[in-house]
Amino acid sequence: MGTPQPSRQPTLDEVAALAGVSRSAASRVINNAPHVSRAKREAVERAIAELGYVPNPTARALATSQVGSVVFAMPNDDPAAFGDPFFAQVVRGVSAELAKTDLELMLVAAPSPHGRDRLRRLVRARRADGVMLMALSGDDPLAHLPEETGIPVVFGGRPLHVQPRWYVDVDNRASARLAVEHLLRTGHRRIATITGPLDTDVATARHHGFRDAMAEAGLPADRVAAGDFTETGGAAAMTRLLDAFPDLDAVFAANDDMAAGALRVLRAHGRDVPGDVGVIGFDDLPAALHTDPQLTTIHQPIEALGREMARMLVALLAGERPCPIILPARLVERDSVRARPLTG
Amino acid sequence: MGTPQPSRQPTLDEVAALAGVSRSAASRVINNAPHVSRAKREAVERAIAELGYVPNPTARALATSQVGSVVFAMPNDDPAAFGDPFFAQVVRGVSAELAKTDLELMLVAAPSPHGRDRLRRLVRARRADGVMLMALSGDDPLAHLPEETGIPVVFGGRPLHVQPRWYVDVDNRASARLAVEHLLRTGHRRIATITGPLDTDVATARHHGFRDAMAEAGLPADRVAAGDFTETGGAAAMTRLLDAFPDLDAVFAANDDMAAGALRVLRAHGRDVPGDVGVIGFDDLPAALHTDPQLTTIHQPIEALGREMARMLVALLAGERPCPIILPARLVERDSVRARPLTG
DNA sequence: TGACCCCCCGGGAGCGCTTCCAAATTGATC
DNA sequence: GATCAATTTGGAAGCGCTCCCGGGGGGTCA
Repeated sequence: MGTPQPSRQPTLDEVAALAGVSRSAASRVINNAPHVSRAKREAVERAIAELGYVPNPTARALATSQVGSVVFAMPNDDPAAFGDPFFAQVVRGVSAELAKTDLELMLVAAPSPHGRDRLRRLVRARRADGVMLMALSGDDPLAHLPEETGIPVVFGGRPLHVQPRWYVDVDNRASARLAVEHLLRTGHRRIATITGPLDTDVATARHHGFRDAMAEAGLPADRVAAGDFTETGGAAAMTRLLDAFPDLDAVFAANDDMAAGALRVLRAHGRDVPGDVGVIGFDDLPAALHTDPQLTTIHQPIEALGREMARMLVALLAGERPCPIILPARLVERDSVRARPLTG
Repeated sequence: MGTPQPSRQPTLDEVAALAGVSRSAASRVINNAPHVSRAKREAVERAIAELGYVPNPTARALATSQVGSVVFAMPNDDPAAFGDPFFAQVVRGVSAELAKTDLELMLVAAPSPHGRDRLRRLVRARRADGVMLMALSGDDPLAHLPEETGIPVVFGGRPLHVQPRWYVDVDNRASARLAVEHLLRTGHRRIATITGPLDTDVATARHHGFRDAMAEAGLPADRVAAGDFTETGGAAAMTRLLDAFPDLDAVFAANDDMAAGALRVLRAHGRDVPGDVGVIGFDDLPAALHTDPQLTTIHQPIEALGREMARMLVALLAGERPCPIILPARLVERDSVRARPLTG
């Protein structure tokens, strides 16, 4: 509260003067550093309260060369990236974790080359102390941001060909395997998969998981169609699968959107889900509840992903050297897979 | 390009030294201020290129007391605010406009009291030069941010009881009227409305538009149920309407989500849309294409809203005194309204 | 009582930039 | 060729903070 400060905020000097101490002492109180007597500390605190003093972050940044904010970059090709519920959840986690610190969060969308330049400029000018970067596809040049700029960068997911020093990821391979194993366990044998774009790590990892499970079961893993993580792409891929492998009895889609597309096409072709064909997705976004039937899928800890990214970055800024984190995912059984009698 | 700067960025002094001019001159070149000879200007530019110099925004901020970034705040109660396609579009517009300047955009979610405090602290500490604030409901204390802090604030939509100095809004009243007039023109007479929460300006304005049109047509405007802008709320309201006014032949829902809810309930009650009942929504979000039948609705220029907010804030920061802006919306005819024969 | 240490304290030098101001230069004019 | 205005120039004072450092002041131990 205090009286409203019409234009000029009080400065540390004014606080010091009012408290009758040196500026250094006042500074120590604010940063609660040691070596200040109880009496002076209290005097300063009183002065701060009376003046309604708020430290000027800019001045502090100049003196410490730490700006006190971090950026979360969304290099999504999808122009609607901001509306993407996946990102929304990640950001929520990031935000929650950062709220515990006094770091400010800057969200920047860097979908276009132009946006990427903007991000790069931002980082070069050190307008942020650190960066969180989401899953880059293929040979995105942004993957080299850490070396280029020397700024701490935490990746969410891994770029395809670069092994970043610091990242948080979901165990896509093992989780995909989990999904396929569920299909196997429930008696499916002629299992197909709809992959994501294979120039991303997520998609290839999930595809590997599919192959792992099939190999272990001694089954062929050649019923494959590539999608692009969209509903439409999933539908198209499903159409091709149905065409090439009319006998399939289950499909593992590398994400929920594609699974939804597959569901649509299966119904259009008169295949009952889960009666004739079992379908399993990946992500467990809210949309998975709105398909008909409700989608059995792999639940990713998306918010936790964001939280861990933020936590890792904070650790990094504090000079620690955290380890990469691989988050587990789990199966969520709903209605698109049902146990079926074993047939040849 | 240039050689990679391992840790320390070059400073203005170094540029000046290399160019053989004073720091003041170098500064003038950078801010392309007048009073620099052609020769020196070029020398400085060469030095900048050679050193790969990037001005330090923090230092500049301290000297000018302008930090060079603005914040867009989303005081949405919906915890999934970030995923909201409406906000996504606004942000896209803001972002596009700001890309023309060298202002940085900070997105802050301020749904909780805690988040609001964070925003307030941010502003008090002058970590931003200006604020864009979206539609506040009821008596949100954030509505007084401008007076409290003296910082330039542009509103998107208007708070209910406060007339802000600077805002961009859609002409909700006139547009709602447009919607209802369309219903009238197509031969509907027993028209009901599902309003939004009436502690918001949007909702009351759209309700007024409904009443305007009905009054003009000499029809009663008493078929009213309040919703909350959600699909579920819309469905509940529709149920109540059907109960109280079984003879209704059309409904104007104050947004698309509620219209979707209404559609669902109407179908469940065996009413054909548009055959028995015409339904019209408001917003024209992407979801309006995914209802069955596709929704006739009012298209809001959402991205333009964001663009204009940003443009206005930029003008404000440049010391201009822009006028509030009211954006027009337009009717989009799809399949949920059909011309019907006039009956008593 | 003197030597030594540990705290507390304030002075002051930055951090990298903008900007005022007075001095120096230029050029045009009589 | 001298005078005056217009332009260009660099010195220096900040912006508000952090943090190093050296100077006391009080305690402890021989």
